[in-house]
Amino acid sequence: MEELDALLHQPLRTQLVAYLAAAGELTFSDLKRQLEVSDGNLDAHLKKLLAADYVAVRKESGKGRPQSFFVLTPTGLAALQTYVQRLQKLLSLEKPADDGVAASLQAGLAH
Amino acid sequence: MEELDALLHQPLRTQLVAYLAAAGELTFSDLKRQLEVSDGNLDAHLKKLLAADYVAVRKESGKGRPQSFFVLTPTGLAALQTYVQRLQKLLSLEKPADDGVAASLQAGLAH
DNA sequence: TTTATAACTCTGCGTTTCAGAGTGTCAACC
DNA sequence: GGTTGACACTCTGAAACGCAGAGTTATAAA
Repeated sequence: MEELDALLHQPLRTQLVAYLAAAGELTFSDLKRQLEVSDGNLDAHLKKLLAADYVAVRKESGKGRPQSFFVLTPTGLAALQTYVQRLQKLLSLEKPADDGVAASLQAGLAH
Repeated sequence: MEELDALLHQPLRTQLVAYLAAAGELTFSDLKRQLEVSDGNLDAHLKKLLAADYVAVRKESGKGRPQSFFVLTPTGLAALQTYVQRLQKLLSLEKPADDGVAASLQAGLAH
């Protein structure tokens, strides 16, 4: 069984990583606003992604308020690519043929 | 923010529901074999899906060993459809254009 | 200098996830 | 026809997770 990366397959983290992949670099506050989560919660999820080397931080201080900029690492990007591929395969998103879930979904809509 | 259904966005349950959508009806043992999980774990996840009315059971006993057949309910199917749509939107699976995650993923692959 | 606000970080509690032990049912063998 | 074994679940408790809010530091405004 091809498993889905548990680190990525979690509501908040999937969105977080998707935003990072799309935006390139975001601050703690950017993410907080986008995801609409509490500080503590966001911090906890970022820590996990940092620990796994899926994202990296660049901290700026001195001029203006201290800020942390978060980016996807090559490791994180690779993990996301694998994750998306497995999702596509599992949910048959790439081909709505007769044998996939997509077909069943369409059949369901037909009711 | 459009949230991802926490009930569906969990490694085991996403796969479980995807299999049900594809197969139509599966027994406890079918699922156990497919997902490679312990009995207790599978039972717990099925209970959640039952409680949410995402799946339904049909129990057979008398002839042969007692068996439970699990199916997606209309509610579960609808939830899965919504879930897949949001995933597609979030990960831009439907259009690998310049502005989505898919574009970043391709850029990442180009290294 | 006090007040306010942004940017984090830490703590602790409720929930979730999980494996393994337990229960019940049937089939096969002796 | 009793015993053994295997399948089909179900229950229990512990570990990990997810979360909100309190706490901390740093800057800006009044």
